[in-house]
Amino acid sequence: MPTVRPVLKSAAKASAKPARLGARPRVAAPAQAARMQDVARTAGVSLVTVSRVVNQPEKVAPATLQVVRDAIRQLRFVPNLTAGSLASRRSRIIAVIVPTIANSIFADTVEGLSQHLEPAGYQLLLGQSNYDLDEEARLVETFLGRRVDGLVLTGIDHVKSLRARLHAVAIPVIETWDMTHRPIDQLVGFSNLEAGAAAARYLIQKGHQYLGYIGGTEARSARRLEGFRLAARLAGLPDITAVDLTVPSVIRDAGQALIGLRSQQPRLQAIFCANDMLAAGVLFECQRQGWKVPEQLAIMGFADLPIAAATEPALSSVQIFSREIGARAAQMLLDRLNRVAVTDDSLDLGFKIVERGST
Amino acid sequence: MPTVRPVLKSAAKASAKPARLGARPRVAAPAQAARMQDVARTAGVSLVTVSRVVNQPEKVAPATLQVVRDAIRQLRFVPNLTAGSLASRRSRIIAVIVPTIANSIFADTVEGLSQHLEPAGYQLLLGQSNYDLDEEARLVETFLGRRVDGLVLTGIDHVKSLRARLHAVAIPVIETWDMTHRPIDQLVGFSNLEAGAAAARYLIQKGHQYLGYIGGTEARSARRLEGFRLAARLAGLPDITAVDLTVPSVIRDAGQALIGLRSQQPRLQAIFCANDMLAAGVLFECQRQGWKVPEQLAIMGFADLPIAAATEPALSSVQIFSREIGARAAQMLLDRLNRVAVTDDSLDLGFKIVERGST
DNA sequence: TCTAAAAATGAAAGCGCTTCCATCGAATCA
DNA sequence: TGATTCGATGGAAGCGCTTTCATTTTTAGA
Repeated sequence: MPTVRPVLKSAAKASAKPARLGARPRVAAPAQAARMQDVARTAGVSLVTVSRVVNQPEKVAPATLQVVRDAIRQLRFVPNLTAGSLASRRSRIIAVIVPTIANSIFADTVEGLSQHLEPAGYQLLLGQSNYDLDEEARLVETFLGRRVDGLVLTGIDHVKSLRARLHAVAIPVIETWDMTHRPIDQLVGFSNLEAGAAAARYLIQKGHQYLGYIGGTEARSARRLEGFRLAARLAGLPDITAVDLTVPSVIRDAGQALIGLRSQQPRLQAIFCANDMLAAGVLFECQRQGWKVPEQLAIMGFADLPIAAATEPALSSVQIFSREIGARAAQMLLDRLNRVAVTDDSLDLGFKIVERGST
Repeated sequence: MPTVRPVLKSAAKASAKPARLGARPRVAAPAQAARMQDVARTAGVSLVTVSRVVNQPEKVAPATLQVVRDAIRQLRFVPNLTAGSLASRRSRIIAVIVPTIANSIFADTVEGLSQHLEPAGYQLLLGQSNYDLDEEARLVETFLGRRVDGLVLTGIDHVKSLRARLHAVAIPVIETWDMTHRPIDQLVGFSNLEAGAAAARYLIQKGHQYLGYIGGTEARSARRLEGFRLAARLAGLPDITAVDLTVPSVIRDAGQALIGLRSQQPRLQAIFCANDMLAAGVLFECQRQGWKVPEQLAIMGFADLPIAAATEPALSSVQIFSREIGARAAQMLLDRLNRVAVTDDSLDLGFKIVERGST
């Protein structure tokens, strides 16, 4: 039995069913939305022509275009993108998975993505893994069920099966925020290992010997520590004293960590923090303790967040390009989706040591 | 002509078409994903039964369940949610529009939303309005095209037509981050006006008479200033000196603003900032200028971000419940979508004055 | 003016699911 | 024991679009 459908927006359906319990009549009668077929009838053309007006207007005669657009306006027609996705097998949705959105460094990347994807007609489906690789894998499955056109991941560490899984579905995948010689597909980021090493070399060149590190246990932070440690070892310095904070770490944790670090290594001269918030926390603790920065303790942050330039003394930091990562990832995706020839699998945006008063 | 479709995942299609220019063969052959029909055939049941196994397993006999689930695993079947959405007219997608995601206060709300929506099987489509109401309206249209099941908006100020538009489509809409007696649909937030007034009353009670304000021009910030000003006037104090920063404001702007404020009103005793980042910026500027806080200048922030408790002296602030806003908005949406009886249109989560060393 | 090519339009067949309704055998009831 | 109900399953009809491919109308070419 074909569905009896009123010519358009009739109240027939709405009145046929009594209001269901719990569903408050808080809104106007749910008038049926106009479909392409309705527009076609009103404009006196076929459904296909309406579809063309929406998607490839250049293929429609100017006069027809006018008539159809009037009908669209008159009926307040909004194309059903779900139906379009099903028919075309392109969802125009990009999924992005970040450890957490409540951390401005990843938020900047998401903002960069969004700002470049939206104008191109793509929407962002957002997932949070809470720094959990299994959760990440679960999110990927869900997003694949939505048949997303592309996927942006944070980091290069994933559950083992993910690589094969993503190769099988053959959608563009961009990993971000780190470097590897063997990306799943494409990559845009910087080397956390090198960044950590550069921070160490900078502090060593400043004359410091007893170095400390405060950071989270998550993979990228750990890789920075690895680089930091490596460079110190190469320079023949005593081993790094490090404190691991559980993610997500907040600024308050840094004060405690500093105290712990000093008790482990009383000769501590300089501290490298996994991000500027932690560095600021260390700075504030020094102010409380009356330790002079940088004379008694040099502090170096990471990410070059706005706060780094604002404190007194301002925080030296390793500048990275969080928003740019998102912007370039978006561009890579669009290139792939538009079948533009791909030149590079990996894009290293690098980092920059920013020297300020705290070192 | 019916589409010739290989029984399953055959390479027939993949090999039929030559690789298209620009589409690098960077991934394995795009094997066709298994459909419900494929699973049904493998399991020896009908398509409907597979659908039931996926969506309402309790309606399927245990033995059948087992067979079908084996087939699903064997074929690596991932249900196409786009097709499901079209057929069921429920997308299981919730759209959220924030001014910007690169601002931890909204990011917390998004995180709260995500954490409650994901376990319930809903995904988050994220949009950024850049503090622009027209952009917001445009995003709403796009999201309606996706037939989202619900919508979360930031703020209570929208383009004029939005209210009617949303009533017409009859989906649950939650406005957040402010209060009004006339929400579009439902509301969860706090009164920015009251929060501003409370901050003023607190500072006045502390004995300050010459009050200043530093904040953005956006609606909610403006409403806090309005309340701040109102309470000062009621107390018979001299008018508030205010500096409007353009959004998005960063911490560095605060230092400049402070200097400007002091030159306008040399007797300035206390400053209320639109958020804790700005307050921290003011504090750092005071440190640079050698002004004692709170003796020479009291500083009050807003939002009670982690940084407020960390600085030296720590920043007094107005605590709000950003993540909770997201969590409650999610709960409201789920209640509506599950047709649970709705008790309240508006939820006022309030705020709390947090007294610390800076005042 | 006639023909070939190009532009504009339409008919039909799905995309991969869910929903409604019908069917059938087994369990329940009087 | 026959009538009734219930649980389990399947058939068929869409959901609202896009994509071929065929047809008609224009335009260009000679």
